Amino acid sequence: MSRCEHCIARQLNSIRTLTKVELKRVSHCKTTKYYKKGAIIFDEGDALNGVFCVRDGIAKLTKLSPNGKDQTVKLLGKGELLGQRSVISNERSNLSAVALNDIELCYVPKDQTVDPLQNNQVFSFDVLQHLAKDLRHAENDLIDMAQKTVKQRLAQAIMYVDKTFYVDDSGHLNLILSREDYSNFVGTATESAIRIISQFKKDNLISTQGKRIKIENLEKLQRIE
Amino acid sequence: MSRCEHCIARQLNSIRTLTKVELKRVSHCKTTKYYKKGAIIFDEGDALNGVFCVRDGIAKLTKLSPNGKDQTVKLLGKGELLGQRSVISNERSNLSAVALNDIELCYVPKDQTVDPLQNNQVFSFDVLQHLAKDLRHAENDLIDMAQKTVKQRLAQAIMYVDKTFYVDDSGHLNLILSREDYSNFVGTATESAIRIISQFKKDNLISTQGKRIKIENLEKLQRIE
DNA sequence: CGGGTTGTTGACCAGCTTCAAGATTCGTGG
DNA sequence: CCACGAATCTTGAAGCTGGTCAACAACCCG
Repeated sequence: MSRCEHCIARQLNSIRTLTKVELKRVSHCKTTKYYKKGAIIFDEGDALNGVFCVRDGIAKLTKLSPNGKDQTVKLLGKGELLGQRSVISNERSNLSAVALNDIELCYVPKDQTVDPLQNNQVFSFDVLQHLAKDLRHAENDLIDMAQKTVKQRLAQAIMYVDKTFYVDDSGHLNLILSREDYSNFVGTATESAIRIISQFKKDNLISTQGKRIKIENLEKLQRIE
Repeated sequence: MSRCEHCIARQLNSIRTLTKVELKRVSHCKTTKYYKKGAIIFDEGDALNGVFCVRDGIAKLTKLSPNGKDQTVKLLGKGELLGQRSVISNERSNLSAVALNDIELCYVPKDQTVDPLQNNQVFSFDVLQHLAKDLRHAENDLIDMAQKTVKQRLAQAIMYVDKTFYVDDSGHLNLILSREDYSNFVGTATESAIRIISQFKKDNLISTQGKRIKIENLEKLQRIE
């Protein structure tokens, strides 16, 4: 079993502020889990007894709305944590987590996370700062959802995915979202997303080959009215 | 100057977990501020050097979107904190705070908040739990914004305001929002909000007298399709 | 090579926005 | 207390955006 001390993901989240002793304890009791593309990591309403850390792959957090549509709230890549909030507030999960490609996660039981949270000031403050930023993002996303057109949101989504998850030939992180994934993220009908993507293509803002979307004109994409 | 130790608002937020010594310190350096209805407490982009605690009155957090419309993100009543997030993450404010009626706030300088955050485990953990819940709310609001119709959102908004801020004849908290306030909260055009409110009235779900909206049939209001 | 999933396009329609005009209410100063 | 102007509310009509239904093409996978 690989040790947390050497995990690359360690650099990316609050875990880096744990003391050596705490880290060793985490390392000792963590388990590694694998999920296939499309697999459900946990479901809305599940009681979570621990936190997941993405070691490789990408997951999405979604919620099924009453009208039967899935709304994607967030995408999570290497080093990001799933289930942290539920564990902190001691509630059942508000969202479902689904693997977007084959994914490798480390699972750390609750105690090992909550314990340092109540005893290690540095860790606790770091987590606090992360949550504060997450909250700012959520608020801004809310505003975008309320005020921007589908076209604008879709352009943003395309740029976001490209910037955050696309890694070139050397790195093998090749996130390919279906049109439906995009529409769930943007909060629109699949056909609308498709139509807008077609138009972007026609306007030479992007090019596509199969599902893959490549940005051709970032400048203009940013300036979608 | 009244002392924090006896403030009613104290019971309502994380401040209750401060130690006596810390509380005394806060009490000593806090200042009370008054704002008239409509006054701007702080603006988007302002550097905040402290946290505000609502002692009496109601404030809203809003952001001006590029298309020139205000989006209301949250309403805050007695005991709630403004600016906490910005202070924690040490960023400029992401939102503007505006007084919805004449309001009385306590202003606590940064040090007095951040200091306990880094030294008082109980306080720190309590704030953490609050943020976690705020985040859950923000995510759910995002989903509502994406998936529900204007009519549903408006119904929710009316019920929320009524439940959270309406206090009967004895208590004098009489929050009266304009139609525009509602539309900014729901994220729609003012005329749309007006039209839908008219329809609610016609269907006997609510009654109105001037700006005031009174719920007549909560059951049905909850079941808006 | 089927069969299922995903992408694409057209047509139609409901919901919402916008512009515009008028009614009502509110606040302020005389 | 009234009068006036400003703000707010209300309603109508026109037009656009995006959602829905439907048909078909392309792709992927066993």
